[in-house]
Amino acid sequence: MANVDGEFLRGAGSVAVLKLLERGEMYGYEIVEALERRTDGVLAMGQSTLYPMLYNLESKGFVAARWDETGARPRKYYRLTADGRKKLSSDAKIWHRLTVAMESLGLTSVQGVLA
Amino acid sequence: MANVDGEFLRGAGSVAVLKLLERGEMYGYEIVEALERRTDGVLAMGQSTLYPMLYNLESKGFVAARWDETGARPRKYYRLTADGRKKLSSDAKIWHRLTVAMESLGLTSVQGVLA
DNA sequence: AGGCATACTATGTGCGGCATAGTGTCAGCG
DNA sequence: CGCTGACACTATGCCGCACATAGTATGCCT
Repeated sequence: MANVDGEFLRGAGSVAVLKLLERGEMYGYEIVEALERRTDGVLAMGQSTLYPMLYNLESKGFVAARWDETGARPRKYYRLTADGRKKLSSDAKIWHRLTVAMESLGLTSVQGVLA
Repeated sequence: MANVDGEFLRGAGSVAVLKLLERGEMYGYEIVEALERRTDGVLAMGQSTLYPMLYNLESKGFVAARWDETGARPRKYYRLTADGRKKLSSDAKIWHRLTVAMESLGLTSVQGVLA
């Protein structure tokens, strides 16, 4: 991970990916770039993080893949499965609860971090 | 982990502990209970998670320990070191950036999670 | 023609979270 | 007055994720 640097997104990474796929299918390289762009580099994970994650999500049935050979380069498009949607919904709740818990400890102080 | 169940707090756990220790020294068992109570069970980590974490933080110089034998039971009090404060400050920023990034993906939607 | 961006695959390592297990003490209850 | 359970810490080991590294191959730009 680039900016978040470390252990902070053990689960955060995969939720982010599932969330991206909620809108429609994407291929690996595209996901890496979208995460980088849309989170201002914070969730910029490398390919070496994303691809194994995708394989993992696929093996668990949360995403499904489809090869597209029509374009210039072969691309493997991933989409959310029904189980993936459930997983996303469940994980989003967990994420929310976690942020609430952290806030109750005084973390994520909205100001004071603006250095 | 109890409620947050899974991989969501790779770093979150230790930040939470550091944050607790910011107020003053605490012993292990007390930390477990404080986390459980103050986060409504969300960050309820067991002893098997906390103690190794404390050893880890101690080995890195972020916390320091002191034995107190005066009470009924011997207690090992942990306190934040100067480095620990720096670490906490740094991690809090990272945590904040992470939540911002997740929000920008549409996660932590304040409503819609109230199911 | 060569280098860079694109796009995916493969392999291996380190470490954090956690389960399990074990030690000992103190307090309350019958 | 012995038992049970809450208190408090230590020790060991597994598993899976994040990540580094490396390798393959194609298309585009200059």
